[in-house]
Amino acid sequence: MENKLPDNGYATHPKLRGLRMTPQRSQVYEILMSHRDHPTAAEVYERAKSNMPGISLATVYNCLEALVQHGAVRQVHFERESSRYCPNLTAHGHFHDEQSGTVIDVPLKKGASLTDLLELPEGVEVNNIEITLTGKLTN
Amino acid sequence: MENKLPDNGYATHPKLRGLRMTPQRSQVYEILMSHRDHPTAAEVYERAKSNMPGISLATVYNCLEALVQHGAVRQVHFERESSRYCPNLTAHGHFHDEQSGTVIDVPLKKGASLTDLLELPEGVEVNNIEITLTGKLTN
DNA sequence: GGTGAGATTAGAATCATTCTAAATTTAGGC
DNA sequence: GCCTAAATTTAGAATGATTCTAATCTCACC
Repeated sequence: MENKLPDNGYATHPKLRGLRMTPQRSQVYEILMSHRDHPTAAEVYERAKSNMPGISLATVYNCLEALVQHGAVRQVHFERESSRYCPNLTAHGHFHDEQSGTVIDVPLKKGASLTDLLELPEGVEVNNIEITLTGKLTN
Repeated sequence: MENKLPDNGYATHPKLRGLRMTPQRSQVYEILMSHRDHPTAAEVYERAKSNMPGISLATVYNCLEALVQHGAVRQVHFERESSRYCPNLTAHGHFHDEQSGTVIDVPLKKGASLTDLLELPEGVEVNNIEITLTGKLTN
């Protein structure tokens, strides 16, 4: 139950972010941290069941929501497909291969910042940014 | 039935993009061009019915899909909410106010290009980019 | 003026997610 | 350690956007 704080862009432990831990939340969090492949809620559920057979899909949804709310994990979206979950908290985008469904993190170049790029309108307070690339893998 | 090509980032007429026109497709297209407020399919449907009472929701979905497929219009997504439709074809992002649902186009700064910013992995062919900002309007 | 491909339509089906209400667990105060 | 209130978990029902289905219609072309 890692309590070290990896200072590499990944999440600090949810408990340290003020989230009350439960076995289910730990389980869901561990799954996201260990597989970092942007699973959907249903995929997290499948994985969770092997260690914790009684867990319910509703709970997986609840846990994921709590983790997102506490900023331990990010939710990413492609079109209107199932939400996916990503523990990489650095600013980055996502590439989505339309054939295979594979998701790849797309880092920003060193020193680059999105706000340099965007002509933000007045009176706008931005909480979250998603950069989503879709296309195909060519190799 | 505008056949002029506004060279201002908005769509050329779908017919000019090789899409066979029908009264329903024209209607849907006109609605998007005249209101540029990023309506959902259901909203387009509501608007369409006043001019064309017999049009069906399924047809609105079909028409929107055809317009998107032919590149006359773009589909934009916020979380997993209903898709919205945008006839602005220039590179730009969208700000979404979580309270009111208002959507605002966010242009890129002059000369800026997203690919300058992103560390694109090898073997990736990008067809589409979405930049999505969420937050709140403060005025 | 017939015909075939493509469009439209109403309604059913799908599917991710959220809701509901009951049961369980938890943290803190005693 | 035990009690209570609040939070969490759970199964299953409900929701809601979208897609599918199968029948009908339209229209360009012969």
